[in-house]
Amino acid sequence: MSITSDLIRGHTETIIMANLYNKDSYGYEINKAIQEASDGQYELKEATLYGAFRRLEDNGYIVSYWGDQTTGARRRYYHITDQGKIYFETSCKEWENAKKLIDKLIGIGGKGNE
Amino acid sequence: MSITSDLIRGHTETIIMANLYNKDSYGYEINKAIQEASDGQYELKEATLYGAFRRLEDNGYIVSYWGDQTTGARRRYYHITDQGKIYFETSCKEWENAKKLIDKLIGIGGKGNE
DNA sequence: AATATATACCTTGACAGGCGAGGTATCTAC
DNA sequence: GTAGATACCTCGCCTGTCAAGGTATATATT
Repeated sequence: MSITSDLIRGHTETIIMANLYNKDSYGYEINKAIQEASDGQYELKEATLYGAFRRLEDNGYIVSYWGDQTTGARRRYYHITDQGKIYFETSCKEWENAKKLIDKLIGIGGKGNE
Repeated sequence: MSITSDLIRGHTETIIMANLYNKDSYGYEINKAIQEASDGQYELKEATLYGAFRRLEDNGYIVSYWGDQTTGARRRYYHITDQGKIYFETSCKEWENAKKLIDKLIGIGGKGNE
């Protein structure tokens, strides 16, 4: 875990939504996917993850249902709504914008541009 | 103000440090510089700004002194320390790393890469 | 039979950063 | 005399994160 969560804060929901865009998934699986994609650099803490699900569902961006596992632990699956897709796409644009802005603001007086 | 502060959270200190890297400055001036650089998209709230100064000074990354204005409102100037320069440079590297990671995580299942 | 590990979910309480709202003081322009 | 710009500061709330705790099922080990 080498990324401080303050740098990811604000992207948690977007990252989750990315995992739900093309297929339904569940908490444990999403978190594993994030860990793998980041080569172990980052993982969501469970309390953070489930808190985010709660917010996303309250806002109508996802809906949930119980999987019909006949064996193993039960899974709560999440499905992205149309509103959720729009929210994700908007978030992506905001990220592109924020990225440029932060780059610029950090470059303001940075090393070697006196 | 079109950038939500959650996307900037975690970068506040780095942005301030960028403004202090090459010259001493003071709160009001730094905030104006940020507003201009972002074309009005972003500004630090005063409570946020002064809170960050406090943390940075407590951690030894900056030192402060009163300017000797003979006219106008008094200014508290901040000066970056050697430790502060290292902190800034480290933060920049972390940002480069986080940027790549977030790009990857948001791209996981995003639109059109089934 | 007991223990450990992996899967899978959930909640509570504390903490830290950001911010709204309030305050003080100086100077300029109308 | 009062409005606006400059310039600083603080209190208390809100929100997202996290450590720590809990529940339950299945498999592998001892």
